[in-house]
Amino acid sequence: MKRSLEHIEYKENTEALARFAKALGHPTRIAILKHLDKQSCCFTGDLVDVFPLAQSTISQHLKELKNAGLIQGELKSPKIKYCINQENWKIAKSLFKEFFD
Amino acid sequence: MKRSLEHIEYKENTEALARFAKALGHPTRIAILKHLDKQSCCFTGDLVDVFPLAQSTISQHLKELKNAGLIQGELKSPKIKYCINQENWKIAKSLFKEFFD
DNA sequence: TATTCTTATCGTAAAGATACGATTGGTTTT
DNA sequence: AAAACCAATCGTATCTTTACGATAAGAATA
Repeated sequence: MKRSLEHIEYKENTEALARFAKALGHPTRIAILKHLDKQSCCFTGDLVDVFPLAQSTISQHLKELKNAGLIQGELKSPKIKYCINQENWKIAKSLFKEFFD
Repeated sequence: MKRSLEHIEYKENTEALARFAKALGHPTRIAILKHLDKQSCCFTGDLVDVFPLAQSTISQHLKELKNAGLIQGELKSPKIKYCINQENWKIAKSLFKEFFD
């Protein structure tokens, strides 16, 4: 991608909202979050059983959701328990709500 | 991208929501929609003046928003007037609302 | 008819996203 | 200590996205 030399300045909420939206921009990640919301929490292995995708692919999607702040992982040896990050979830929720009026 | 041979089946709303989210997944497109919402409608040229991006780049973002169904264009010769697609906007709004509870 | 105005599209380049298998790293169990 | 288990990361291939300038297409104006 040929980038503009100058960094475009958006209003603060604009970039935050776009970041959340981008993380939600893949059906697998939406499905993971729905699953997480229903189960409250779950392990990576559970998702590998649910989706016809390689373990590494699931892991990659989880990483993106984590980077966006929408989920968080907690070591429950030998597994990792993933849950919704409630704090950021609220922020995302309010940003979308505000955006759509 | 090496694709799975099989097409993954998601629930209907999952794909629809991901499609909307993907369209919102860029700060410029969020900013365009905010501008469109405030102004009610606008022309391509207005946006070119507002953002430090090439005309062709703006046009490409508008195309994506149009493909996602979030906006619609109307020929007002010699310009094109873009507005929010209220019908689909409502659908997107309700999908996000339902998703976040 | 020629010119101008406005926007879409084409061609292209660089970066990012998505998928996989294989490997690694850290725990737990044997 | 060895084996087994779970998940992250690495390396790789391919497709998509984002950006630009240049060109084309359409209608209005001179």
